[in-house]
Amino acid sequence: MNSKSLQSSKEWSGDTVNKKERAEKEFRADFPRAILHVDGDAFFVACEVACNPSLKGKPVVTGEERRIASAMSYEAKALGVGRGMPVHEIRKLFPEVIIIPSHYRLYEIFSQRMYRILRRYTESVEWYSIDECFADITGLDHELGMSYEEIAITIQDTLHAELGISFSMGLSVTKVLAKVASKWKKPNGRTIIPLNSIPDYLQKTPLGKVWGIGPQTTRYLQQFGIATAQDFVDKGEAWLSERCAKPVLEIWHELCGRSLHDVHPGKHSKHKSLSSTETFMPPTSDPTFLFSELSRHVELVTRSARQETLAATRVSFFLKTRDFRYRRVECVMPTPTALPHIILDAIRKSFGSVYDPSMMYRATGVTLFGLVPISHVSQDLFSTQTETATDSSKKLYSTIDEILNRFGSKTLYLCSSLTAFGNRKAGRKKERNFHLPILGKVS
DNA sequence: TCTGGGGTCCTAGGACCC
DNA sequence: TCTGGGGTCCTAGGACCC
Repeated sequence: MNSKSLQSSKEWSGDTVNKKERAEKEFRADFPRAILHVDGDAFFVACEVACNPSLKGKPVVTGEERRIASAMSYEAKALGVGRGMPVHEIRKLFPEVIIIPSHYRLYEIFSQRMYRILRRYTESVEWYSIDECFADITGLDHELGMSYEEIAITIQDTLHAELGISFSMGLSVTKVLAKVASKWKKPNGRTIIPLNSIPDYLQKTPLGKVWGIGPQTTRYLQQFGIATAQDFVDKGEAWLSERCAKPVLEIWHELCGRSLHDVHPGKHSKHKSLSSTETFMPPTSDPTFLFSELSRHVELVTRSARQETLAATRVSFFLKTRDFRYRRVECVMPTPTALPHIILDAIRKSFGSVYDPSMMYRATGVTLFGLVPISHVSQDLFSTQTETATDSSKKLYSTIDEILNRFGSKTLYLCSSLTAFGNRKAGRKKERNFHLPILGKVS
């Protein structure tokens, strides 16, 4: 008999401790912390199906507008459709698959509702992505008079009932283990990993499936015979700290059941950067076209910034060569801005320093960073004029934003974006087909 | 797998300073 | 002549995630 069961039998012999209370106590000892991970099942497609039940049970893929699969239903997955698979390939291999464009605004609405439901149970909900979150429910069992499992079931059922889409749940003692748990059984699964069951799961988890361990680290550690998450744990801290960086070591602690990563509640924190990039075919060295692409990215990304009431203090842009090399330049803005023509002026000045006419380019992109809330942007305090050029630009762009919101993002664009937004020369860019309900197929 | 797009965090190493 | 030592700030790029 080990010391733990000895202690239990002592308790059992006492009159004051009944069986139920003791069971509860032992259960909590297995949950020094109780962290829930909630993960939407084929979320984008599930939202589409919830709005259009005729899609239910069918192989459905979203991402038509990007020409690659962004999400697929389990029926499509079963056929062999994978993430990132080109749409033309799916059409060729699986003609029965229904391919639809993504509707991010719709997914955003479902996401907000999902977070609202979670917050009914605890304020300690961390935004992780549009369809994934963490919740720290430590102690909630006591408060609600339910076991942790009962709480997980209740939340899962509520999400399903109110949103019409299913979620998989993982409950464990750390965030990394909660992620392992939620992936264990999908869709609509629920997996609970208390402290003493960790090895059972880690033995069956390939290291590369652990959150934060990517292909590089997996390949590196495989050399040492590490195949499963349990092999990784068994190597010990000293061995790993000599060979791996801090993030990997933190994962090790989390897999051991020691929680290092807190659940950070509150709203989804503001963006640290915003970017827009796109690859085009075939590669080109045409500076007019390249600048036009950059101009379009600036328009898109500044619009996102304005929607989030953010302004950039720094901007970077890149040209990506045919052989996947980046030429990147950073521009520091004199004052934080979300106005495209100001950023475009800065890019125009640096364009020559990255552009090499002898190179062929395949992609461009623009990133805004050093973002600050727009309300903090100084209002031209030292200006003597009552209305500055910046003020009138702001008015202009708030009007433009209204038009774009009402009539669609392709209604208006800067003249410098014309080549990119408007009449693309044939062959410059793959032509897109639009399926419009009334007009049918439109090129 | 002939490699899409939007993010975050970490780290090595250079620049600069005393 | 083997070129002090240490701190901070910044950037490019790697790795990872959905």
